[in-house]
Amino acid sequence: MVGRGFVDARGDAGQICGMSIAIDVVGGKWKMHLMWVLAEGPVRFGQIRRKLDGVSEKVLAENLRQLEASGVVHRELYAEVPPRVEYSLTPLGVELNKALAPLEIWGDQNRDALASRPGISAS
Amino acid sequence: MVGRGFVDARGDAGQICGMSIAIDVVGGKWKMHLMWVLAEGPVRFGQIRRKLDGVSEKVLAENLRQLEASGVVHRELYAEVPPRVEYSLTPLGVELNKALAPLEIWGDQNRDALASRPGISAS
DNA sequence: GGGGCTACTTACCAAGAGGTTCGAAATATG
DNA sequence: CATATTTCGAACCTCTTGGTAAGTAGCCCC
Repeated sequence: MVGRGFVDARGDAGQICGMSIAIDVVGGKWKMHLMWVLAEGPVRFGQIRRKLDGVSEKVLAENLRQLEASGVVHRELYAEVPPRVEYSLTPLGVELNKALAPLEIWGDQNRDALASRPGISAS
Repeated sequence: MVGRGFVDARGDAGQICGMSIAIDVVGGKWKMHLMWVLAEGPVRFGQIRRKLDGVSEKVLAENLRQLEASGVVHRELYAEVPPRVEYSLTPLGVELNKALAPLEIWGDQNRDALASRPGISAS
């Protein structure tokens, strides 16, 4: 997990930065994108996998479980055959998504300025 | 870097998610905190290191260079002995920080709800 | 009976992010 | 002369993250 180990990062007030917590939740390669896909409503595992071209099933399942454990994603298992699982955002997840939006907008607006920079995949 | 490899993550519109770009810039263990520290004004290397208790000098220098390469941080070297280097935010960096704020607030507001969750360091 | 469907799980592997240690470079101080 | 200061660069190691490939579990269809 990306945000792990931020334990000692404190601001001037002496309390742990809220950012650390956010990164603990959505840090990693796919979690933010996952939140974005989930925002559209209940989605099935296979649907997500097709939307996020490039994720391996292992990592997708892992990340979904972690988001569920963090309380931002709800997992609903239907005991059918073949099995069906639907993922959706919890109220907390919806709030998180709202907080994520400005970052999305910033990246979008400065896409051109950043595209030429090294290490940025804005092709 | 955390956000690397988001190349194939596209939304319904078919364009690359602005989030990918943002993560390319501030992904990683320390970059977001770095931005937070830099927000207070020009800071010297040693000052940052003392604020972010736990960073190794190598990683701090690395991250600062990467933020500089991304255009969100300005690095001013004074040719003195011993050398003095001051870091500050560029206008782009200031904008990024604004976009980062809601995430910080979200983490802060839901600190208690998230503290009990596994893998979250909100002690 | 073989193959497909879904949503995983397990084992293994590679890449890279981060940490540790050492040293450079020039000057001031004891 | 030895030491301290400050900001790193280089070498080396470790641990985590993510990717690959295979297998699992029932039921359906041909």
